[in-house]
Parts: sequence; structure tokens; C-alpha cells
Amino acid sequence: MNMPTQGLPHYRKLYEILRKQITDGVFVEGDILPSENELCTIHKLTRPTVRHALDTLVNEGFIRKHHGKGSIVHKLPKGIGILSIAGTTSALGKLNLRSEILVKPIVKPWNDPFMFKLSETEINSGCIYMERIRYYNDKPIFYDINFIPNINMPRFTSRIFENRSLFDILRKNYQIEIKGGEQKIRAIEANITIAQHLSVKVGHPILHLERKFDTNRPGFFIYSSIYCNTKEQAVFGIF
Amino acid sequence: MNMPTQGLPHYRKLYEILRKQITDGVFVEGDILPSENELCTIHKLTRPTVRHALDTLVNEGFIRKHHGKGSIVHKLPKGIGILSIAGTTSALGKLNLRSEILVKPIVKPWNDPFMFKLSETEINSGCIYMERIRYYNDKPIFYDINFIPNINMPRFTSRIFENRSLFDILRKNYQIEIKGGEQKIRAIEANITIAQHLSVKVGHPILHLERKFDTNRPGFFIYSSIYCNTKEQAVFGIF
DNA sequence: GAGTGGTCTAGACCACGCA
DNA sequence: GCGTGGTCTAGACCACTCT
Repeated sequence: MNMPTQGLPHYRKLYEILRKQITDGVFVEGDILPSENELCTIHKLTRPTVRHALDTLVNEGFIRKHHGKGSIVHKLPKGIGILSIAGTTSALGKLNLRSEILVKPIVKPWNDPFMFKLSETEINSGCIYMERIRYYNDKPIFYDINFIPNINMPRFTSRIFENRSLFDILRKNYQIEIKGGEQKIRAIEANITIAQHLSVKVGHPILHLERKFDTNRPGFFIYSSIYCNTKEQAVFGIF
Repeated sequence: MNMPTQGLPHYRKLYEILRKQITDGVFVEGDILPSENELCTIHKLTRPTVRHALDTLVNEGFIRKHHGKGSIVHKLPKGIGILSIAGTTSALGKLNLRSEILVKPIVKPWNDPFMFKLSETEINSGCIYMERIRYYNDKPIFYDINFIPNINMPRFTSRIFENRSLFDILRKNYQIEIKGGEQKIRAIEANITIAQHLSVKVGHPILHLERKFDTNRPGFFIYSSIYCNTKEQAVFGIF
């Protein structure tokens, strides 16, 4: 399940260790992590390296630092965290997240117009298209449509996605890492399609996220259009 | 208008310089910034310091780094950027943003229930409450309600807010800096109050953000509930 | 005063992109 | 091959918090 820490830079290894300890409950909300100097001696690293790891945890909202006190574990979000989440950081509460493929990956031309500006290369290659529903506590919460450039993605359309993270597959089979991204956020009314997929009435307010992910492949971006029913569960973000 | 750079750490000064050059158009989308080594010699700094400044710009979406190439200026968001924006980073497109006070700051007890859990100290102190409408291109886009703990905030209720940033006033008059925060995001239907303030029909889909800001004062948080009409302008975020 | 995180220096070696 | 950013070391001094 977990990725091996071999080959990763030191600060990343330490990050993964501490992150796991927090999500596993070794450290809980309000706990103080070992001090930077202690982490240095424990892991045989120097302070800039340790601080790099801690900075990442701060950016992702797992800890907060307090000058003169220490690094304090922040409360884990109670809602569904899909914002500000990138890289190996996967959605929180994933134990309760189940996904179901609505449209299996197929190769087709890009939608026109598209939500983001595309490069010539992207347009000429076409895209791999798939639709998914994600359930939270057995209720359909997310209906997402994904667009992946059809550039050097062998056998992608025949892979099994059920209950597997799209980003996990991209990382493990194609060595594609998500480095960041941007998104447009809107509140819209559910149309007939969205209403059916999310089990709501037509006209129900829906959160719409249009996202563009940066990857470690230059010029290679992943796009998602996500419709989210926030009636019972808010989407959670940090900044 | 601009804050003086005296007293700021070196990496922060360099950040402010580069950020201004980007927002002022000295560097435009696609331009490559001077290399890290060049910035070192220009500003008489060492690489970790320069990198710290660049890291901040990356986190806020102003630049992207490409291994072996350089730091490339990212396109500035076209929508309204109020997510992932903290500290001295103010909203983009602010030239077109005008704000109007709906309810002048008054001291009152906290709403019960409140959108976030409050500490005993916060509850016992009461809060400073104010409501605002913000216009984008002369259309009402944001209706926001702000809650500030009434702890050591002399003369706050008599200050002039019209067209001034709340965060600017907090920084300049009370030395309060925003360090980060968290938010809950929902799509809701406009009720009668929201509909009036944002000039939409009752039932119109509205983006609702409930935000909690961390500050440099320990235990001191700012809270905002923001209703946003995203019909014409999406809200923009980076991650 | 002791310990914490915040800032900074002055180097080093590596992997990547490009000509 | 060269310049770029990515990682890392081994120190240093300061400001803040708590006792």
C-alpha cells in the first residue's frame, strides 16, 4: 500500500515518516513533535533538511509551528479534503471513500471549448477521457470527469481503476508525479446529468471545480472537472 | 501604499521585490527570472536564502520552477483570487475591487452555534462584527461577514474601513499578520438576505466559504463567512 | 537560563535541459 | 559541457516562550 522510501530525498523520507505517524494517531491534535534538533539527531540529518520536511507538513496543514514552543500537530479536517492536496498526499478520510467508474478510459478528441487553454501538442494528441463517481459514507458526493493527454500513455485504457487512485496509477505505472496545480471554483445548479449521478434534484446547488494539475513531465498536465454535492459534507481546504 | 522593507528578513525582502516586478509587469508570463546564482550575486545573498524567497513565490503561484531551465513566471489568474492568499499577498485584480461597509464594526457576542470551535477566552471576550459587500467591475460579488475576537483591539470600532483592506488595517494598526488558515467550502442556495446583497434571485447557487485565519498572535484567529456569486467570475485558487 | 524555532552563511555534489 | 535547479552538510546567531 505504502510507497517505498528508497530513492526519495532525505527530507521526503522524514516527511513521509512524520505524516504517517500523524495520520496513524501516533501523534494526535495538540501533541508537540520532537524538536528540530531532536529530529536531527534521531535521523542523522542537519537542520535545514529537517526543516524542509517540517515546512512541507506545515504547507499541507498537518502541523503548525510556534516560535519558542515547537511543532504542534494540527487537528485533522473533519470534512473531505480535496483542496490543497497534491503529490503523495492523498485525500483524507479515504477509508470512507469508494469510487466507481462511470465511463471507462477512452481515447477521444478534447472537448471544444475546453476549460483551460491547451497547447498544440495536447490538442493534436487527443485525450484519455474517463468519468467517475466517488462515494463518501456510501453517498455519491463527487462526480468527476478526467482528461489526460494521450501522450506516451501505453495501455492506459485497459487498466483497472475501480477503487484505485488515479494519481497512484499515474505514479506507479507511468512515473508521473503531481507537483501542484490551479483551479476555478464555482457554485452552479445541477443539470439533469449531474442530478442523476449525485442523487439530487435538478437545480440543487453544486460545487464545481475545474482543475489543472502540473506534473513532473514538462508540458504534461492532467485536467479534472469535479461536481460536488456539499449539502452534508463541506469540502475542506488549507492555505 | 507599499510597506517598507526595513526590518523584514532578507528572503522576505527579495520575495517582495520579485513579486512586485511580476505584478508590475517587469516580468510577464513565460519570462525566466534571473537564475538562483545570479540572484545571489545581485542581492548579496546565499542560495538557501534566495531559494526561500523563490519557494514562497512558487507556493503562491507566481512562478514555476523547471529543473535545468529556470524559474518561469506563471500566468496570473484571470478570475478573482481569494484562495491560497495570505499574509502580504493581497487579492489580485484589486484595482477592480471596491468594498462597501454594510454593518460597521460593532462589539457583540459570538453567534451560537459558530462555524468553528471557539476557545473559552474567545467566547468570554465577545467579538467585533462587521459586514461588507465587495464589488468586482461594479457588480456585487462578495458578501462577507467578519468576526474578530475583541481582545486588545483598541478603537477598532471607530476606524474607517471603506475601500481599505481589513488585513491592511490589522497589520498597520495592530501588528497582526495573517500566517495561514483553513476553510470549508460549500455550494448553497441564496436566501433572501444574500439574494438582496448580491443582486440575485432567491435560490441562486452561491459559493459559501467559512474561513479561519491564523495570525502571529498565539490563539488569536480571524473568522470570515463569505458568500460569493460565481455566475460570471469563478474564484481562482492554486495548490 | 535553557530550549525552541527563525534566519543566514559558505560551501558541496548531483540530476536535468539544452546547445 | 555548461548552466540550471535539487539536495545536503556544518556550522552560526537571533528572537521567542517558559520556568
